[in-house]
Amino acid sequence: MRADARRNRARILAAAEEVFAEHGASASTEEVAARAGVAIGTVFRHFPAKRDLLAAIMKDLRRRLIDKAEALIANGDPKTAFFDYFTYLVESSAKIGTVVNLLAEEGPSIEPGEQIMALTHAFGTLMDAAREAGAVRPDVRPDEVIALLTATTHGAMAAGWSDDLRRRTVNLVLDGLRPH
Amino acid sequence: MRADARRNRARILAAAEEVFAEHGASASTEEVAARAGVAIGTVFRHFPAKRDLLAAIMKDLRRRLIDKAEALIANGDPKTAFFDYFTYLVESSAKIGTVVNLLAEEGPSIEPGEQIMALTHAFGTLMDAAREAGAVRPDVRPDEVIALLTATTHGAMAAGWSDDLRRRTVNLVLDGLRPH
DNA sequence: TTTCAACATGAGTCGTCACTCATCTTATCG
DNA sequence: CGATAAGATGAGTGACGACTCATGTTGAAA
Repeated sequence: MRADARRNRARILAAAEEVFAEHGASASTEEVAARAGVAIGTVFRHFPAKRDLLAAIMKDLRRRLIDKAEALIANGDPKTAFFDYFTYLVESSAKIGTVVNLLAEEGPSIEPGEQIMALTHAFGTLMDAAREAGAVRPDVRPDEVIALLTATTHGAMAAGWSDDLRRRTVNLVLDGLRPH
Repeated sequence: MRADARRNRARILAAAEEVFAEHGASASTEEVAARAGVAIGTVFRHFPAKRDLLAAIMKDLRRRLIDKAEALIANGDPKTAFFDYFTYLVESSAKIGTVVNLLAEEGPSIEPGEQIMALTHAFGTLMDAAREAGAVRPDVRPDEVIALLTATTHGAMAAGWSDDLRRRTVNLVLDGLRPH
């Protein structure tokens, strides 16, 4: 792969992440090209279809989220790591936007495979640890918590909550997960 | 207004509610026309722009939701009415779909006015009653609960939760609102 | 430096969708 | 019954967005 090609690919990915974060996945490929400073054809050379571009962004993002989870599993306090991660995920979504379609595989549905499983597994591990440390209600199931997570994420994005409201709402959700 | 015109208007509204519920607000006006059994021109005669059609649906829906809230205020048990209403709103959204953009005024933003205020007020009344009956934590604020509501609604829709998962998740949210 | 495959370019194609309008149809009123 | 205005029709228009391709440019191997 030529050097300029690699550089352009990176630029396009960065631009796409910004543009899709700002205007949602319906933003035009042309705007991505403009933001990246390349012609429209170049975008389609690197990503033959728009969904490929979205898929690439998602993949990068999942990678980051998995890394973060594994770091917390390795180094975090079991009592708080789960809550920190939940908060981190919502905060990321508030910034990155496209994140929303992550744990649910929807959207331009691609590769429901390995990474999703790794992510779900890491999330479960953090949750189990918190439960064993007595920080989470023993009767909540992981799918419910993931549902809560996607809901909070969707909500934070779709209705443009203020930073303050988002924080308070997330805390309220997390509070509901603690033992009474 | 001629009789056939009134009939067509009603048909279009019903068709639009179905179509937008199934395919989201991005469904084409042409499909609404087809489902209603009228030509495309007829739809635009009654609703000069697509957003007018969406607005009309929203207005009907808000009317129903307000009525339901007022019925619960008048006849319900203060301890449970709030929770029933919250559940009802999420269930409605699961069926009706377009509901999502309701309490947040977003989407085809029209008339953030009277009805929204009535809805917010009714919701607040139910919540206050529940709090005074000792059924809701005294430290949660209405805006947080509305945020939770929109989040749950968005989540239930966007990721297609099963009926069972939706019920469990809503119960988990509501449980978090009860005093410890 | 030469050479050429890889790459970039952007005007153009095709499909879709909101919306229009000239023409035809019909409910309703006297 | 007419007469007619209100209403219905659906082919057509313009804008937009994903994607293509003929042509021009350049990194890097020899």
